[in-house]
Amino acid sequence: MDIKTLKNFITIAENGSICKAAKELHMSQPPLSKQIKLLEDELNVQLFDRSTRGVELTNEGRLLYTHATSLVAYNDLIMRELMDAGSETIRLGMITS
Amino acid sequence: MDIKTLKNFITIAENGSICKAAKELHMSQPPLSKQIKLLEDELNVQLFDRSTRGVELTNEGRLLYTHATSLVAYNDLIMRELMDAGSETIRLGMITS
DNA sequence: TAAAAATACTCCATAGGTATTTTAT
DNA sequence: ATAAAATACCTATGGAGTATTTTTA
Repeated sequence: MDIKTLKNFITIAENGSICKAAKELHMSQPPLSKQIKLLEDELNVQLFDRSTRGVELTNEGRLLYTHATSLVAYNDLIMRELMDAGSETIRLGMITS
Repeated sequence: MDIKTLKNFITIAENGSICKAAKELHMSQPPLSKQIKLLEDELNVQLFDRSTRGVELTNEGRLLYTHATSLVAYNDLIMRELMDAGSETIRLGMITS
C-alpha cells in the first residue's frame, strides 16, 4: 500500500468509475483495475462493488477512503514543507554567494 | 516519496548508518544509498551528513524524521484496521455459511 | 447493444543485486 | 588498514500499455 495507489483509489471512489478515474489520471483502465484488485488482495478486503454502471464503495472501502484522504493530505503537507525547506536553503545560498 | 522509502529513511536515521540499516532491512547497501539520494533529489533537500563513520541527520532530515514516523505510524494503523475489517468479513462468512 | 470492468499478453522502467572504488580515520 | 558510502553495471520484478473478452442494464 503506497501513497500513489491510495491517490488512485481516492480518484476512483470520487468518480464512481475506474474508467473515468483512468482518464483523470491519464492512464489506461486495465492497470488501474489491476492495481485496485492487488490492493484489495493485500488488505484482504473488498473495497468496491463492481457493476457495468461503474463502481461503488463498500463499507470497508468507505473506511479506507476516510483514512486515505487524511494520509494523502498529511503526505502532501510534509512534501510541501520539506520542499520549501529545500528552496530556502537554495535561496540562502544565492544571497550569500 | 513512498511509505517504503520513508521506512528505510527512518531505519537509517535510527542506526546512524546506511550499512547497518541495510542489514536490518535485509537488503544491500548500494541500493539503499541510492534510494536516499533519490529522495534527497526529489525533495531538493540534504537529509544526512555523510562521513566514513556513518551518517547523521541534518536539520531538514530531523524535520522529515519527525513527520515520517507519524506518517508511517498512521499508515500502519490504517493497514491494521483495514486488515482486521477484512478478517472480520471472512470470519462472518464462515459463521453464516 | 453499449458501456464498464476483467483478462491476457507485451514492454519498459526501476528497485535491488554484485563488484569495485573512494575516502577518511 | 579498515570501515562506511559512492559508483558502475547488471538483472528481474512489476507497473503501465494495447487488444480483447465478459457482463449486465
